[in-house]
Amino acid sequence: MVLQKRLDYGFNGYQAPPTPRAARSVRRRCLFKSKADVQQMCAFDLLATVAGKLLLEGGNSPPLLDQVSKKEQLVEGSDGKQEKTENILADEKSCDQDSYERNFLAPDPVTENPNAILPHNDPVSRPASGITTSNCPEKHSSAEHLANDDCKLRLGIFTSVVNPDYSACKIFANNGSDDEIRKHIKMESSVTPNSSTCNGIDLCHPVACDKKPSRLVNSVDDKKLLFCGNHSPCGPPPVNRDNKKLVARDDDDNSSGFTESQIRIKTFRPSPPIGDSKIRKLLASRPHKVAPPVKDDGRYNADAERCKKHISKRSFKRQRSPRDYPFKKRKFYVCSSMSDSDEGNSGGAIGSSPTLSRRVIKTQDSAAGERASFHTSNPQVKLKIRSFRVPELVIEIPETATVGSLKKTVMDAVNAILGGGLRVGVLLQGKMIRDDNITLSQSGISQDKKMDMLGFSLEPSISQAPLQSFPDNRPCQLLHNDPQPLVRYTPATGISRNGIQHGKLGTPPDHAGNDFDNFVECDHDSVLSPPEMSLQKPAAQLKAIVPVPKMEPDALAMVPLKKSKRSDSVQRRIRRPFTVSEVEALVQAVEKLGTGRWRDVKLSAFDSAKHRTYVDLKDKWKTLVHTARISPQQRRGEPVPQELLDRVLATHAYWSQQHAKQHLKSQLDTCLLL
DNA sequence: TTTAGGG
DNA sequence: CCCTAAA
Repeated sequence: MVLQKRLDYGFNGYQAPPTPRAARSVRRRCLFKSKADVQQMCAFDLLATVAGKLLLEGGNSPPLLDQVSKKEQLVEGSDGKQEKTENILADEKSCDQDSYERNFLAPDPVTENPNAILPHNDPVSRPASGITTSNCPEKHSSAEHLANDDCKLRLGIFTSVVNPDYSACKIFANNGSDDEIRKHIKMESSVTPNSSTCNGIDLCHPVACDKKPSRLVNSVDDKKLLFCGNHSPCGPPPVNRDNKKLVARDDDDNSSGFTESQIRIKTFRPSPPIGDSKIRKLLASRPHKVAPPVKDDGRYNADAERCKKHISKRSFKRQRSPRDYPFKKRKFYVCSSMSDSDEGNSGGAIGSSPTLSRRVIKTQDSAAGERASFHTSNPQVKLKIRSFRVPELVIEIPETATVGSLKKTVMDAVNAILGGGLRVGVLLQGKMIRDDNITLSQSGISQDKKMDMLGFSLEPSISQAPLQSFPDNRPCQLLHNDPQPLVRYTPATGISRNGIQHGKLGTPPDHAGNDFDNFVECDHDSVLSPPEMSLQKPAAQLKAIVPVPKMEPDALAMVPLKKSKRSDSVQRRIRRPFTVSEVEALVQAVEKLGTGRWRDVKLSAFDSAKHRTYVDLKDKWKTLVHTARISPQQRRGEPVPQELLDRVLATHAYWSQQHAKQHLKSQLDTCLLL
């Protein structure tokens, strides 16, 4: 059977040491109402693990355990809470009701009752991005506090506002025990004394990370919790609503018993079995939000809904084509800072909501003389990165495999990705900003300008020596000391383009797309940024190569499914309507050369028009023919002289006839030969 | 790379 | 215009 699924991985997860317990803890934050949900997410459990320690983020909060307990309670009574959640969602304009119905299976407990779980007002639980709070507390409104609180739950990047240059995050991958590979991801950040006292920092601290969780875990260990390895701003996994009616439970690795049907995600189209003995699983990367936003204004849900909607629309095939994940669309999700109202309508800009946590980081540029410039000519841009998305993965695993092995497999795949090379891309309004030399303001990123969509994306790194190349003094480093054979990694254009395609490619890159465009969800703080705040490109550089454990024929197999086709750089070309004169030239050329010779037409009539490709000409001709056939009232755009349209029809008819004749002739010839 | 088509 | 499958 084939199992396809998208996996989200909160970048913040990097700081989470992935002990199963931690994962569990995380899960508790993401509740799924249906068993199906849980089952689906099962594979992501490990991811959750990776992301683990989410709760740690709240480590400083004394009532953490209590919170957990409360959460559990919430879980049990989740049904009763759903309504509330829905109401909240209903307020979100951009929330697609339908998609909600279909996908919003797992009300976010936090959303449902934020207060019950997170101490919004608890100063101690301030944002991981303590920087934000600590540096300019007075700047934050209560709303921001909430956001900050949320931040602490998910933030994975800690950057000192004061010493941005220091910040660095590292991911340590340790080959764990048999069944579990534990990835210890730590975020290291140099912070100023003040910021170091922030929760986020503490949480990041290795010690904090390693110990608090267990404690936490113990308290909830035997509780049955809805598995949620994939709760993110993008919401629950794309599960079919029909499947949800169970109580999700993911006690442990032993909680197997998943049958094929159970595992299957309806949303995914079961593809022709690869082999009965194998389960093919596709892990998609969806922002894995370890800790749901604390916002109670419903925005979070709105985002989630959008994501869900997006996801739900996908049809999964055995091997999804890039089309399933149009990069263009996806990249919009990366991040969005536009107003809520705008958000919903921007082509799938479900990315983020301003209400979420903020990761404030500084750019190198602004690092120097920042304070001095503040309030003057060099306003700071504040933004946050909500999460990075993990590349899509395809995993094949025998049905007889244990859940534990499945988890391990997924974990391995994730680790492989994390250990791979990634670089960061910056997108503004969905477009990649490739020029690294222009200033933020030049690129349109400014504090006073409402950044509609500022996003970050992770894309295959060009660098083969990722760990060594941190040209930009990138704050994040991903380390993994578990080199594995490269297997079945199917890089897409992005990688291959960079010549970084290593390892055996066992499967076709069906995701020419950009699943690999893990991106960062970020939010731009529309509020004037405090002096200390600035923008920094959160970067995570990984090897471009994704080492995947080599597998025996029948062994677990995982395939990081796709990479970015053209990374994020793929910008849709600007629309350049044909002018009448161009149409004229086109018609003339086609009259002469005929249809089907677009290259010649191009060379003949548009040789100098660099932006007009033969495909464009072909498309234009197609539309011209269509236009000519419809009534003038139905036509749009710059009117094309009827005379030209007539010629188009005549020419089209003529050449169609010619082609038909040619075809007949060839057929005749064939017959004669036979 | 081109062509042909669907999206 | 984009994206692909085919050629």
